[in-house]
Formats: sequence, C-alpha cells, structure tokens
Amino acid sequence: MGGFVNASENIKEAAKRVVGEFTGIDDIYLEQVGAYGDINRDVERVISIAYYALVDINKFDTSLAEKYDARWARINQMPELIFDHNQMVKDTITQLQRRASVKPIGFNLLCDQFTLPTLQSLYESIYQETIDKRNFRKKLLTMEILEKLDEKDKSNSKRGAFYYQFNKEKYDQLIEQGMHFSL
Amino acid sequence: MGGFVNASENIKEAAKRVVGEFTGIDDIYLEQVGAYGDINRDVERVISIAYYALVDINKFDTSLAEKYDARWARINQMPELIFDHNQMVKDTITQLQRRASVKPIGFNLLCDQFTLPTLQSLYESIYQETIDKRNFRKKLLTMEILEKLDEKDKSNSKRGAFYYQFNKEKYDQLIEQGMHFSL
DNA sequence: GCAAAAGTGTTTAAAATACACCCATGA
DNA sequence: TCATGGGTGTATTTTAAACACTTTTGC
Repeated sequence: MGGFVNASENIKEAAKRVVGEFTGIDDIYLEQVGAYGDINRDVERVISIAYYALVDINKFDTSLAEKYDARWARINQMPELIFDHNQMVKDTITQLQRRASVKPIGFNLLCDQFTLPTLQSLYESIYQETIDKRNFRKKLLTMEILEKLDEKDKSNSKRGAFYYQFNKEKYDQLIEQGMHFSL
Repeated sequence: MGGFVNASENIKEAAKRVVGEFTGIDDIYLEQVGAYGDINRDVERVISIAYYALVDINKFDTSLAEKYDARWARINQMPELIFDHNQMVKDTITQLQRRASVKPIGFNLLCDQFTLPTLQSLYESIYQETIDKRNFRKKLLTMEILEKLDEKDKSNSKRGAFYYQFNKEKYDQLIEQGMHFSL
C-alpha cells in the first residue's frame, strides 16, 4: 500500500496514517526499509520511502484493504509488481531476516499470548527454513524472556499447547546488561 | 556533506554527484542508511536520504572538502550537529557495524593491497573494540579469500608487514556456495 | 643490543547442531 | 485405540575466546 507525505507530518507519521487508512489499525509497529528513487520509476518523479509493518494478523480487518484494492500475498507466491516495488519487497525480507536475528520482533506479530509452536512457525516463515523444535525451545527458554501461562491453545491439537507471554521488562533489563539477543 | 536531488538523476546518482563535488572522487562505494523527514528539522520542509561512503583515505583530496566548509571528524569526537544529523551518524555507525559483520566491506576502505595489521585496526575502528590479532588472522586466513603477496609495507615497522590482496572471485564463489561470511 | 611491531598454536569454554522417543487427548 | 501435534535431553561438532613468546630489523 502507498500514499503521499503531507506537509504537516513527518515521514513515519505519514506511513502510520496510510497503514491506518488501509487497515483501521492506528497503533502499529513500523520499521523503515529505505528510500527508492529511480528516475524512470513512475510517470512523474516520485521518491518512495518504504516501511514494513508487523501486524497481529488476528486483529486485522481485511475488508478495508479490499476497498482500496490491496491484496494479501504469500512471499513465496508474490505477483510481479510495478516499478521498483519488487526490489522493495526483496529488501524488506532481507532486512526483516537480519533484524529478526537481533531483536525479538517476532513478538510484535503475535497476540500477547502465543504458543511455542506458533512462534516457531513464525520464525520458520521469516527465515524460510525449518527449525528443530527442541533446539528452538531450548534457545528461547534459556533466555528467560518468556513466561509460561496456565492456559492452553487447543485449536491446533487435541493435547493443546501452553500459552506463553513475552516479558518485556526482563528483556529490556537483559539488553541493558549488554546481552546480545539472537535467534 | 549534503545537496539536493536533481530532477534528472536517481537518488544514488545524486549522492554520488555530491560526493564527487566535495571530494573529487567520482567512482565511490555508497550504501543508503535511510530517509529522515522530521517536520521541524529545517526551516523549510526537507526530507533527507542519508548515505555512507567507504573511501580509500589514501586517495582522498581534502582541499576540495575544505572549500565547502566540510570537515573530517573522528567518530569518538563528533561535534554536535544540527537537526536530526546526529541520529543519522548514529544510525550509520550501527548499520556499518552490522554490514561489516556480514560483508567484507572493509576492503573497500583500503587500497588494493594492504597488510593484516592495517585491516585489523580498520575493523577495530568499525567495532570500537580491540581484537586479538591471532584470532583475527586465523579467522581471515581460514576463509581463504586473501592472497599473500611478496612485498612488505615497512612504513609502520622495521620488520615490515606482508601485503595481502582480496580475492573477489574466490569470495563470490564462496558466497554462491551458500557460505556465510562473518567477521 | 634494544625497542617496536609482526608473526605464530594451543587450550578451553560456549554455542550450534543433530537426533528419537513418550505424552495427552479428541474423535 | 489411534492419529495428531506437543513436549522433552543428550552427545557431538563447530566456533569463539583466551592467552605468551619468538622474529626481524633499523636505529
């Protein structure tokens, strides 16, 4: 999705506004990918600044997007885009992968509580490769930034998977102590 | 240094042109840092796109820069800058550190031939920490992307240090095989 | 001969990886 | 009872980190 920057807003505010118009979500996590300004990329000269947003898909209302003719696409099955938009998507994925290995941005994509199998499949989507579940759980749990809850999610299995929640205070504390998060 | 994007050039070309005007170097390695557009960052509304350049300091003519009132500064002793330029410098260093750990960008900062002590002190500057020279050399040499030459650089010691050169073919080949470079 | 930088290996600790079985439960 | 996804531990390999002495040579 895209739009223009108004004179009265900074560029991140503009991006937030556009996302809000398309999705109805007004408090959203955004990170800048970069600026794109090939001279022949549009009829008129346009410089685009690309952002990616991390959205909790459960909270997402798709009807608004459809009004604007916006579509969901899987990254494996991306349609061909106009101008340098293919490059934008490619760069976005690269940056997402790099940042995901340094920051726990995965948690922005999920509800407050989530199961470990869900979190794992999220990371598998980001990195486009499978992860051993024992190693994944070990790594996460030894960081001690997750809190196990008592409830289970039974939507994916009969046994059910325990919910966890991200402990941001603990995380911030570890960062301050110079800990290098990596997944 | 800074300048404006002309209607007839893309944004990277504009950055190259500006660097050329300030330094006399017209073929330069540039990477984009990002776009900055706080609304109160200037008298008129300006959106800046920041780039960093990697320059072989030996080839650099400082007289041109001085004409434009541009100055060299050590990152440890940066003066306070206007608007959001401090943030730009901060982000640049962060990005440089991240990219340096993934790409052998260090080699763009040196002449074709360089000594290992020089390369090491370059990386020490980038990461702002000292590195054990035995571990550094081991890591680099086991990658087999450097070729030892017969000549020595005697400018820094009586004994002299052997020159090496970067083997880009070998490096590209390793990348293609899925090798993950990291320093 | 001595100061100053270049060069060289080994040992230890930590982190990543590979791998296979039992558990709980709804149908 | 059985099919399905959830959960658990250990052994091995790889990688990172710590560490000290010898070499060369211009002065």
